[in-house]
Amino acid sequence: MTTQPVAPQRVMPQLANDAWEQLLAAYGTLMRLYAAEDRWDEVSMREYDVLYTLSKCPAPVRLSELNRHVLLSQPALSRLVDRLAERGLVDRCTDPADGRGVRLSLTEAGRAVQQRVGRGHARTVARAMTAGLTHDELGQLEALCRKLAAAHDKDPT
Amino acid sequence: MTTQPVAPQRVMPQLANDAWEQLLAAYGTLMRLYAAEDRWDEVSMREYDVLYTLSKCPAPVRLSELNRHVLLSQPALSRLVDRLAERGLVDRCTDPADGRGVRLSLTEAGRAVQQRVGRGHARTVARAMTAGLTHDELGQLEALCRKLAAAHDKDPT
DNA sequence: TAGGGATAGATGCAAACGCATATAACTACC
DNA sequence: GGTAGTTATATGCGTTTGCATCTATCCCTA
Repeated sequence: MTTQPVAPQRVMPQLANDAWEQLLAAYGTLMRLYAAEDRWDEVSMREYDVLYTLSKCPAPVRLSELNRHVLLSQPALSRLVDRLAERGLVDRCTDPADGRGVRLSLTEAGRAVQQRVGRGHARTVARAMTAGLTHDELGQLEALCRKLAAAHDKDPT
Repeated sequence: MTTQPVAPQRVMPQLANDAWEQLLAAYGTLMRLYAAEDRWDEVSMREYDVLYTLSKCPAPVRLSELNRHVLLSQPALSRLVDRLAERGLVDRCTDPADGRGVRLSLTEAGRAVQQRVGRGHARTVARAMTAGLTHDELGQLEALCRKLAAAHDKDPT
């Protein structure tokens, strides 16, 4: 008996690595595309990321909480917020309930910048994503990514 | 007549932005997870990325070609390759066919490091991806990401 | 085959990063 | 209620990054 000729089915580990590789490739391709847009004079893409994250927070947030959503080391984020505060885009006040922590929120100017930049950027993102995927596919991609992240963001609430 | 109460169907632009946001979130979550692994003493994650990319190239590649796959500016990649060459992990020789360009390839030591680190990293990736998604879902994710990237990596071959 | 423009990669420099650690404030236990 | 340990953020410092620009080589045309 010879070995059975099996269908070309990848084993899980290989498939998982391939999926990650494609995720990474898509991320890289899109980031380059976004970076190439002539939109980051006022704020860099990372700064915008912070402004955007803050814009979604109904109440002031802690640095550590912000850090959960921004892919930067704690010191790097601390200083990035510094710069944004110096430029009057972010308000940073010490938490009255906990003297160690800070409460971060957008200033009026910060919100204005976020919205102005955000409008254009959102259009670019929409164009880029819809150029490659149909409506249904976008929904699937969103669901898959959400599920993937959720498996690790186990906040024990 | 009042406005029709429609099903809660997101319009394409919003859906596209949501999909991108989740892609970004998944990327961030996984990158953190990988970075947290105790594996990057010999080579940093970015250095590994370069070694891995080179390991997939059957023949020596140009810096500019490598740069297509590594999310770094050209000068940053040039210097990163510098460091890897100085450490004896990458071979860099001027292209005999084009005196401006360089031909990059892994040294024996470089290939060894890539394989050693890669084995462990691949296991981590596999665990992370399969923790959140089933076999079929991994296949879908891969296909969607590939299609998304392909829509922009239009190499006019 | 000489000159003008294009292309590949390297380098100067200031800005931003990560790691380690310092500082300040909270918490818990005795 | 004072001291030990923990947590939230800030700071010192060496490394790495991106932008602008430089150099060297190639290509194309006259």
